[in-house]
Amino acid sequence: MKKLLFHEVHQKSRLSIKEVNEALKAFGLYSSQWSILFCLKQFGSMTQKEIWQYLSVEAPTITRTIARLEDSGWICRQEGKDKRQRIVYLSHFAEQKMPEIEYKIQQVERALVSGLTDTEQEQLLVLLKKITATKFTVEDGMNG
Amino acid sequence: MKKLLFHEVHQKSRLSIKEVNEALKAFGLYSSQWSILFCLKQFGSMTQKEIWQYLSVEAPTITRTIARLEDSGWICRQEGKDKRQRIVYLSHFAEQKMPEIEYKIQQVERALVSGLTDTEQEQLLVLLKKITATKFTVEDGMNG
DNA sequence: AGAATATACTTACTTAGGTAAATACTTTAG
DNA sequence: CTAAAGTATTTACCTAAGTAAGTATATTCT
Repeated sequence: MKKLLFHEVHQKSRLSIKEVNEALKAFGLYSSQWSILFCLKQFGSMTQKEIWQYLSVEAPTITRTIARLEDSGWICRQEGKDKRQRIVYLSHFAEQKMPEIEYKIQQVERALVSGLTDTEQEQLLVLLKKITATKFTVEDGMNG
Repeated sequence: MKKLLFHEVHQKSRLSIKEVNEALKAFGLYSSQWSILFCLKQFGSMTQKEIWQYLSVEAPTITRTIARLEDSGWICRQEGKDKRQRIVYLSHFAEQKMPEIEYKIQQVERALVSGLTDTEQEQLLVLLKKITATKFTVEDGMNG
């Protein structure tokens, strides 16, 4: 019944995204947009590559989300010294709004894990990190 | 740093979907299609409502995925006694292919959790289940 | 029986994420 | 210095999942 594990991971992922989206509605933001803003708050200006590497998503995903954030005035972009790069940073408006948004997100996230003790939360994180993609051949898998 | 927890859940969810999709490529299937086939294998014929309730997704998501599975010949649908309902079941072709697909999926899932002991896998499942959506008011959240 | 309500599913539209291929700029090799 | 290879981003197209609203059938209430 290991199927249940991934089913559960998937469901909790969707659940938390749903809750975060609900909380962000008031700001006109979505969860994935938030994750980029959070990233820029931490690291200051970044290239798009730095963003997608940090968030472990593909480049085109960042292109799209960044475009929306730029259109709605949350971030600014400028050309890098390397003209292929586009350097991204928070707009003044975003800088001002961040504390309020962060507070709201913290509330939601606390609510989601309110059934777990601090220790359990740490354990959960540790266990999740042990899930990894491994090179896997048909031959390797035959002995089970 | 509780942010990390949801980030991790989200990432592992994407990772496992990616791996499962890769494994299903040979069958011309995608992970969410597989989850419906798996469901039908377990329960036999089901209404679409039963499927989306079991998988905890919204009805329109199932409508789309079911439509694709029907087009590609994996499932059949027939009208229920209640004419609003559509009863879904595996095609003969799907019935035949299921064991092979299940075996492949099991390989992938085993590989993903190969870094965890059986006990850790159980623990992980227990901890994940403790993540829940809770009614949450601004007032409730102020004391923290 | 007929009107109002509820239910099952669908349609239209949105964000999120993936792959493959194109574009534009940089670096490297000859 | 120019051709080839590499890199950063974008475009095009696919599945997945959500919300809101529409349609068709069932049920309920007067």
